[in-house]
Amino acid sequence: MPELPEVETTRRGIKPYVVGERVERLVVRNSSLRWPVPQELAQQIQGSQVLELLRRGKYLLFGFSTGTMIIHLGMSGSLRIVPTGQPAGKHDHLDIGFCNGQSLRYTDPRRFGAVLWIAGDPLLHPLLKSLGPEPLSADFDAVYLYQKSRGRTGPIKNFIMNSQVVVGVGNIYANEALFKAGIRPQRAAGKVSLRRMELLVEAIKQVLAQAIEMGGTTLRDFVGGDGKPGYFKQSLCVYGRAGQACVQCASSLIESRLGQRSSVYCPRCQR
DNA sequence: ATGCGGACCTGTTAGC
DNA sequence: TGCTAACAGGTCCGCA
Repeated sequence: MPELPEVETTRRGIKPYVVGERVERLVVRNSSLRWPVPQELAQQIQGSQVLELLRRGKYLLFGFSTGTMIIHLGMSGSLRIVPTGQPAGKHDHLDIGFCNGQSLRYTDPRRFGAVLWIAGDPLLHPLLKSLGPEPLSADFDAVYLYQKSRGRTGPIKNFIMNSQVVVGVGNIYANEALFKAGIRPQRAAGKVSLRRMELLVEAIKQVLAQAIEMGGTTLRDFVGGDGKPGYFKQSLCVYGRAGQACVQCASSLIESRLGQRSSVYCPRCQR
């Protein structure tokens, strides 16, 4: 589920139920996520109030007065508000129970996600400190991307999916943005012109912003209960459409693999 | 420094 | 219908 728009949608969805609430009890049913859930997390957050809920890349930052709980949803993670005491399913690995009788429940079948704790500035955490700019911020522009890419021989798709270059561009939106920009995924990053980087930056911003907007429409469902998103499906131009007709020129879309991820592109519109 | 492949783990789907 | 293999929204790590 979680690309950046999903994470942002999650943040907006749970924020009203979380910020200002005091943690009564942390329940960890399965600590073995990507990294073990820190032993000290319970004592750090129990009795404390969530002061803010921020996002950096795909990391959610729960600010307490003594530090920050960092949550990453990995490939299959999700967060929901449930009544405290609601029976836990197989993959409901942890609950943060608030004094108001509601709990924030972390679910993650594949357990690629993470729940971490850092005292002090979360942006100094090893996982966060060398992240690239936020894609929707003014820091992320064509000149930056162009300069950063000079000398890079790897595919442009891998380049924009590299979180040290820019955060939050996952496989789906990398494919979509490259299509909108008319750039072939396997083209060497260092060989993309400034002019085309402008198109690419605009495409990334547009595609992410639009997805967040559409995610917003599912907010109510999401917090309310089952929350299976499907919002982006209808507006995808290339992802998941290999062999089908290009929406612009009707050529048959081609699928290839870069790294171990599937890439879909139009052989005519993307060069 | 950069780039690549492997690893983590489970559920769903495609194919025989 | 049932079994097996391939694949899935992420990203860290070790090695060349």
